[in-house]
Amino acid sequence: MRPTGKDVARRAGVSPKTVSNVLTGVVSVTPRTRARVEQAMQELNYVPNHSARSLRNGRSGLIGLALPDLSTPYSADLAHHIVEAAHERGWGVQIEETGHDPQREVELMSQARTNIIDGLILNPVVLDESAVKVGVALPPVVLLGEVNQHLTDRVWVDGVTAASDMTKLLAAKGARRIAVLGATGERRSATAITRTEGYRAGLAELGFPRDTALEIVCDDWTPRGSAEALAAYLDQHDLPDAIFCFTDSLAIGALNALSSKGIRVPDDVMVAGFDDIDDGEFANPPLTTVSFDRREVAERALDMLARRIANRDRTPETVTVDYRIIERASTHDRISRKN
Amino acid sequence: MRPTGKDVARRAGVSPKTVSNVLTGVVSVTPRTRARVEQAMQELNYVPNHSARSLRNGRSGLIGLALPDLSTPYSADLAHHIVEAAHERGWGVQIEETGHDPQREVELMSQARTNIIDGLILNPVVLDESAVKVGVALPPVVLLGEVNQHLTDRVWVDGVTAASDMTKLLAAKGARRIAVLGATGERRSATAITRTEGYRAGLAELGFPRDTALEIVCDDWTPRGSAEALAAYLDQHDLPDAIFCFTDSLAIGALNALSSKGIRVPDDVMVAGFDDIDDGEFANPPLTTVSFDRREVAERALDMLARRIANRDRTPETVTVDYRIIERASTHDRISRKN
DNA sequence: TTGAAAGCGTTACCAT
DNA sequence: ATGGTAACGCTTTCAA
Repeated sequence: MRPTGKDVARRAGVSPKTVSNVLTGVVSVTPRTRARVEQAMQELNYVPNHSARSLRNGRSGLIGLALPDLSTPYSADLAHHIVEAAHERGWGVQIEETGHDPQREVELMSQARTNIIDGLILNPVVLDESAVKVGVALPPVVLLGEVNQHLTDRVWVDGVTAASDMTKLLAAKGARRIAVLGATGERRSATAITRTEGYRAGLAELGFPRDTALEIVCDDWTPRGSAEALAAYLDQHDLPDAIFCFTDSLAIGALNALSSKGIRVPDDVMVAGFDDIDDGEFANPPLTTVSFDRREVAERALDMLARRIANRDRTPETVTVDYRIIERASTHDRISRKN
Repeated sequence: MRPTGKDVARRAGVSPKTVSNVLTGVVSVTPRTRARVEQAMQELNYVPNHSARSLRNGRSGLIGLALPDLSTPYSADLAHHIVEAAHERGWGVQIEETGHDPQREVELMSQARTNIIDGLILNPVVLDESAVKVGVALPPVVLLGEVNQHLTDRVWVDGVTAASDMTKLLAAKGARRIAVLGATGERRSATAITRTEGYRAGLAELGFPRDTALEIVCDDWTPRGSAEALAAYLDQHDLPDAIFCFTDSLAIGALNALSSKGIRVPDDVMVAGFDDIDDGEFANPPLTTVSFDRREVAERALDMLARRIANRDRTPETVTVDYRIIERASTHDRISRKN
């Protein structure tokens, strides 16, 4: 049987409350008493019971992190930073996967699992304003990503402007027929919608015609899904001048499909991504992409969550994290490649 | 204030115990009573308090998953399957990162955080027999991967034989000078040691001389670390006929370094990986690799953990998960590429 | 089948 | 500065 605070108290010749005082450190304790208690803890190899503690003070020290799919390199890197940053703040992280299931998102938001976690960081796929409203009494939540709502705290990168910037960059590199890969079909992905919007805005600024045939639908945001979608597309359509993929994972799949068909990047077509994951930087050719600091996203999200937990009546805030476009070989024009 | 079981009981006109009976379902309850209680729960939007429940029955319904680095695609995919499989069994998963820190591994093993989690799945980097012995009273633990010990349950793939097989495959493809990339320097990685051992055994079987200059050290198992290590190596050494990278992430970095130097794969040098991650399948060229079913690893690990939690005195078991080598373009010889 | 009461291990309040 | 007591919300004896 594991020793309890009572056992420690008995051994140290004090009351259980004193043991608690030593542990929490909020009330002062005589150095002598403290020493005796700490020694008793050592001897008994005492570890406080977490459940009892959270029952008593209503805090578990655990936060939830809900992501669509942990196996995506982008999500994995995000999770890595959140786990790391949370650990530094003394928080544990429980991972939940929503598997692109809107129902699961609403479930997590509304109530489920409450009180095992003190708060939730949610990276939704489709969550819209209506879904947020469902949960009348929300647990402390911070939303991550390009979901369009303002009823909760959130951290995001301005995907509209970023997508517009990327579109204009590709045009500046000489592309006229610029396609996007990852447009949403049945899934209604908030991220896809945002980036498509930015792409269209970019085209409008450039005075380029909008051609919906250049918006390649692909709901499965994996290299496999992307390769299949692009291969099928190219069987029916002309090769565009550039393909702006809505994530690096999509871009990796695109590079694969193009290579299979003997199409050279960037000579025959330029390719760009979004997210700046490691495997994109080291792809062949390395990917031009939209980069942002995932560690900062993690820190800001945890800051907000901590404030929200402390005070649930705060006005919801939105934090916008900076991005920048990193140009790599996948979009080099002929002149710069001559160097 | 959140409603408690007592509130539900009052509203339904029953005792708290009856509410509990409805919830746990272990004692039979009159359909009429059950219906009344369930209605009361609905009306009050009742969610049982997790802390109280775990305090009472000594189970949290949470397991820990400790990995070196969640941002590695391999770890991410593993975590994905474990989270998914655990969810199906009604378990939550708390993620811990050991950051390649042996101290943190021992910490997790020995006692820390006990009783917030019912058990631990640990994918160690360096953990050896001695470290396991430290924890006299271990919590229920299942070890993942090629760590060399037999005092706890574990699930692994036979990396020795797999590495040997890969070495022989590369030889069969015509390679004579076969290098490995990812050999351990200061880190003493158990996985690196195992795979190096298999590589050497393969060479011995082939009657090839062992040349330690072909064992390229790289402790940082990321594409970046790999690209740097290989670039530096090639500045000082001749190009081998084949490079067997100890993970696909290393191989992706290797492809990048080779491409930067204008070295063609597989024409000038063959490259192979280990793990079969998506980004390797869609790399350019696609990677030959050692593949195994991560979902099965997850299921087996959870099976064992459940058994261990139920009975802590069982004899430790080892489960070996099958692997197979998948040949892709990164090792195609000239003849097969002619097809 | 249901109810009453005790207890899981911890911490807060109120004395001393 | 320390101790006693009660309470967090649930489940498990034991009785009815």
